[in-house]
Amino acid sequence: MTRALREEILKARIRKIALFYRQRGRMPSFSEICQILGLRSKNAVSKLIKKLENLKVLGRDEKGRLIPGSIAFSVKILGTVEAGFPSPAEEELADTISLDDFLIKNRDATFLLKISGDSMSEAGILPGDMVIVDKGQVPKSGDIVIAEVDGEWTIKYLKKKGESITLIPANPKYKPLKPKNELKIAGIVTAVIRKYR
Amino acid sequence: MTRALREEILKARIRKIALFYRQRGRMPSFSEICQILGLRSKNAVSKLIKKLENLKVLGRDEKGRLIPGSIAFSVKILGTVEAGFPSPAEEELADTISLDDFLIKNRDATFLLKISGDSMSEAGILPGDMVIVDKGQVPKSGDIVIAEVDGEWTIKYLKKKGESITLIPANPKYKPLKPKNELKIAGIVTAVIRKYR
DNA sequence: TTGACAGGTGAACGATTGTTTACCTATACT
DNA sequence: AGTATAGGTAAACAATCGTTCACCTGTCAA
Repeated sequence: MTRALREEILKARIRKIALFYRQRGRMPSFSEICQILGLRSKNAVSKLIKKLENLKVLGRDEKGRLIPGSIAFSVKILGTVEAGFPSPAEEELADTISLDDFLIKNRDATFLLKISGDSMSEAGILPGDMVIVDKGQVPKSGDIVIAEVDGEWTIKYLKKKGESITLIPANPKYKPLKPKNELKIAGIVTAVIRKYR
Repeated sequence: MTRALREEILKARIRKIALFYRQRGRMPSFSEICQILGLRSKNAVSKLIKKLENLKVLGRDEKGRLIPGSIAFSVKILGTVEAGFPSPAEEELADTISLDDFLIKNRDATFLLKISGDSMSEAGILPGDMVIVDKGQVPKSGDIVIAEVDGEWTIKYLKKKGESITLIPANPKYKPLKPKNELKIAGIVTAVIRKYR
């Protein structure tokens, strides 16, 4: 009874700290946490922080300064559609993730590209979709790549067979491309994003 | 000549500060910036920061503390595929965005859901894709929604016609659903994410 | 040639940081 | 009944924070 209540209070506090971090882009100081939570002593915060460290809700620098843990990760991950839709009560803070961290490995070598044209529509990449392109990875056979063939940039499946390389569109309306002169691969497509609203 | 050089140095510094922020989840202190950039005086940093504030690269709290500006946004946005692939030289810091901010409006009412089943495959939503669901918005006709019809959770197009509501799958293999008893709409699908690697 | 200025050094400043110690008060558990 | 223990107050602490002042040094334009 009281057990559950205490947990609820703790969660509410984590939410408030997380809100601060999301709004300001930085962790609050100890005295700021005092204000936020309505506490009067920084020692109370100190004890709270130790608990949250163990929970990996937040962490510390090498310099001992507060850094966000699971707080920074924002989107709750739930189950699959057919598996049944979880109720709000089942939601837990642990199963959250940042889309940035989820989709992007190497930030400096990654960018977004908007797709026009339907050459990959059979693969679920529609005109208007955004693709995340990583130019820091070595393309393998079967990857979807952004490539320049004979002076034109396209998005296609890459197929390697020994030394020969073929670019295959997912839409049968178009023909596979065998580059004659030059083939530059700008990067491989690591994810697709489509926004509805 | 020197002009371009100075700009290059400035950009390199911004990159270093941004790197710190991304790695640690917080802005560096003035003395830490000294270390990072190889400066000896905090005053040099102070002047630098003022410049970066004007450039909106970073900003300040109400309490005067550093907060990230365009630094936090991480993914470069480039043009469309057919429009030609921009060269690295054209990349600019201004045209970057955070995927989180791009895809999520209301964090607390948003979550991720993994799709199993091919009922929406014709709409480019394949099995294994993740959808971003917002349960805080009012569904309109034409939206893709996560709904519970007669005890089962599904993802379908929503079609309103006067009072009657129909749920239409994108795959013609399945039939449109007219809910008999109850219809609960968990939320509308605001985006689709597919990860390849 | 001169002056203005951008960029940097070095040191001092009060304010704020997180830590620590001592003490208080309920609740939970033998 | 007695006693840990979790959670909080209050105050003192050195360390670090960001600001500011005086001063130095090249570069560019008049």
